[in-house]
Amino acid sequence: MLKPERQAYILHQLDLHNKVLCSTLSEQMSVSEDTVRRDLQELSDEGRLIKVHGGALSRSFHFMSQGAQPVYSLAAKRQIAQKTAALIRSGMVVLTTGGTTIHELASAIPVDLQATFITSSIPAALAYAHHPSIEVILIGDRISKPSKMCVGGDVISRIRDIRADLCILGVNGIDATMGITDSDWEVVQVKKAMIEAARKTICVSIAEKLNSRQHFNVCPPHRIDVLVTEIQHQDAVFDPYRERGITIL
Amino acid sequence: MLKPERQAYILHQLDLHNKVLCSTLSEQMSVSEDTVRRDLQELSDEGRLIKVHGGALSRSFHFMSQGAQPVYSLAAKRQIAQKTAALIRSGMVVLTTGGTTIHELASAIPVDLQATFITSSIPAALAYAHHPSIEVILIGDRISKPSKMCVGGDVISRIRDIRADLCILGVNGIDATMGITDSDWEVVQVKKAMIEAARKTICVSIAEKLNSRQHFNVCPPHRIDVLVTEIQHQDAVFDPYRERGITIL
DNA sequence: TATAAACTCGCAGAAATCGGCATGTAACGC
DNA sequence: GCGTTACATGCCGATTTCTGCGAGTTTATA
Repeated sequence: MLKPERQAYILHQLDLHNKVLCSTLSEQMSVSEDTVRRDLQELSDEGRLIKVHGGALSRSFHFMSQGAQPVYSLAAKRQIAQKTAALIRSGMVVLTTGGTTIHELASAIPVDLQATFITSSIPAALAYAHHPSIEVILIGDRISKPSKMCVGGDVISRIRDIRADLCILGVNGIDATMGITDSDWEVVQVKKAMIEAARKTICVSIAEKLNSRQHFNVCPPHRIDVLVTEIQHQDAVFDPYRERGITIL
Repeated sequence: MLKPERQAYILHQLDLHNKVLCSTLSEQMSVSEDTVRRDLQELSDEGRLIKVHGGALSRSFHFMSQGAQPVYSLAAKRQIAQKTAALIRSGMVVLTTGGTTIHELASAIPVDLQATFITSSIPAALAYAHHPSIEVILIGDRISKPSKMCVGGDVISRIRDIRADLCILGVNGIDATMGITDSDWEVVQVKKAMIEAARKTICVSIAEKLNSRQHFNVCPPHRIDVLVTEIQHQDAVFDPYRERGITIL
């Protein structure tokens, strides 16, 4: 059996069964398992199937399983959460946005810490509410459905009445020239108000989002006090940020 | 069965049933429970499900409601939700509390209905936010952790500024003499304010809660306009309620 | 508080994978 | 024809991954 013939056969089997095993294919086509593996590897590189330990799965099948996508780069976000949690002291009043990184932060807060967390993000509020000792205040208003967050003039004016110690921002885009940017106008308004209302602004982001820009500007780089990512703070990518006075963790 | 295949299967089962057991999965997939546990652990690390003693829960499910237990007497609550949804007209402004019955109500609202729902319960707000066309307003304040609801003076004073068409109350206890009663002082304050702010009060409850009392009084029976339960409205248990001018559905 | 079920941890065998190497085959230019 | 080159294939040893098992511990629940 020739190589293209084999690969066609493999794809055909995958169409039929959604799954193939190295061992079976090797037997059916009378070639060594190494050859089958190489074929699968090639097809996988071309993106025509998903190679897994022991065989391969069809792409369509794999998409089915991805109904609810997993939290993206969860491990990185846990690291960020650890570093960020260390900055929070008992008695502080903390303003925070939402986002999956923030969600991890809620679990990373030491159980004996007593602090007040204020947010307008519903998932974030729920996450903080699991903590035994921290007080959670949700700033309510109209709900922006995609972001599951309260937005509107009422949120803004209430935030303006607050003098918080920290503002912890999950960001969409961050860049040494533009600073923080985001894609949703109403969310931007809330984030701006939060930054204004806090003594110190901490920005949490996975490294992948560094040096990316969205449509709307939230704040210039000099308004950011601390930037927390999952990578080592000595890394050279941070140089332009450091030059603008941002502390890297 | 290959590992990713198993994990896809698990997630699929979770989508279907919101809950899976190690033992069941082990049998269905013909692998040891240890293997199932390892799969669940991995998926849990990726944040794709919530692992619990004996099995796992779907993330979405866990997010909305608090516990592992399937919603108590779900079928009854669905019926109640259907009856209640029929009372809501397009354009109405509706004040609602939280609770699992209310959660079902959110799914029972016709997709083309346009209305404004105002609540201080976080799970309720999230549930309503799934609806495509209704506007959701969450009244924020300090979060009462057990009830996942915002409570406090701020909530009360904001509710007083509202003139709603309906107030839909999920209740803890209801009784023809005392009216509605509840066990949490702060929640009671919010419910009282909601009743005052609405033209009409609808009370939803499973029949099991009829004729039960809690510690604090929310409102006397004559302030209730409609009582919705899962049983036939002709039933004799309702006689004392009808005598006090309550419409039974 | 007692008891069964579920869990954790480490281990070991089996299977799969990886990287390198040797052989075989076909095409190509001289 | 002959040597060269490129590619395909199979094989081998080292390594990794997967899985089930057993012992000891924790958890749920009556």
